[in-house]
Amino acid sequence: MPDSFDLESFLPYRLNRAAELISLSFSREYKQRFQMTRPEWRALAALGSVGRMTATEIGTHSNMHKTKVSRAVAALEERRWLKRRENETDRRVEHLELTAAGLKAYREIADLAQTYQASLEAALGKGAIARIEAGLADVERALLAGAKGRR
Amino acid sequence: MPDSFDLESFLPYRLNRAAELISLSFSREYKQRFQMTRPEWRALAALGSVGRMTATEIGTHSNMHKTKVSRAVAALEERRWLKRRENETDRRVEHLELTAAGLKAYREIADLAQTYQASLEAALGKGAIARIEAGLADVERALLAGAKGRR
DNA sequence: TCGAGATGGTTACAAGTGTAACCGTCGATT
DNA sequence: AATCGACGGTTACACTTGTAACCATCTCGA
Repeated sequence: MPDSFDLESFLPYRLNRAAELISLSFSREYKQRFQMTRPEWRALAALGSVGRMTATEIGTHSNMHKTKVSRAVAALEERRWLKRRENETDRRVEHLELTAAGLKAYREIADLAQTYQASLEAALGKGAIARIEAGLADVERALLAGAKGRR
Repeated sequence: MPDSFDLESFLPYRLNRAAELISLSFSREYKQRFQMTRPEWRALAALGSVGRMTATEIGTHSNMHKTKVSRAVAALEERRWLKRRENETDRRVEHLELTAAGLKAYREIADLAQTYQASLEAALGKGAIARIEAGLADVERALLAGAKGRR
């Protein structure tokens, strides 16, 4: 049964495997320490680095489904790491921003993330990560370009 | 608020985003056409390319959790795309193999996958995918090496 | 000014997932 | 042969997720 197809060199599979592995590896670093889910961490990261944002903006920025954002924001609010501020001119919109406690948490985890990435860089050699990210950007560009016609 | 941390260049995030995007893009190709979930497709791919395997082997080969494998196998069996054969010497083990129908389905989807990858190669230029996969392999190697100590 | 449709955001529901506990079998030790 | 731990595989449970429906508000054109 000679089959030239090999899962091992199929890009969607390879990307997923690597992503799962690295996700697991990094989430171990903060899941227990901060009791936070990945969507929450992403929302926190977006708010921490960009500043005040709306839920929709968080969604596009960190590319999460709006229900995920909604739940992550609710969780962060519950923890008093962010507060909502209403928009004067459009009452559908809510501006979100981190509280002092939220900002503090953000800084700690961002630190963790930088250390993590630095250790990866040390292991892989300088520039390797940049090359990978460039490759990923190419893939994303190709996918999004191809999707236009299909929508 | 000067923060040098940027989610956009954080590898776990970048990998996940790319993986989600490509997964979505390819799964559209078969989810509707074959009514199959990703774990089922992975198990099918493993069985189709390797031949007879046990559930545990499928798990390591396509690196899926054993409950995922168990459910995927049950689904494929339900659809009569695979059958179980008992091991003479060890009755815990079940050898799994595709039926004629299963093999046929496998060939069709493998075909789809190859076409998909070819179109990516066409869009990105020859060799780009190989470079990315090499980079991913480096990352995985680094992660697994680092994990040894931590286990 | 009054709709019709678009948009920001939330939520009910169904499906997929991992953890942990479980069953049956095997192998080694006694 | 009896026992104990390891192993292959399944399942109950809780939790996460996306889909679709929903509410409230806004916008634009008749």
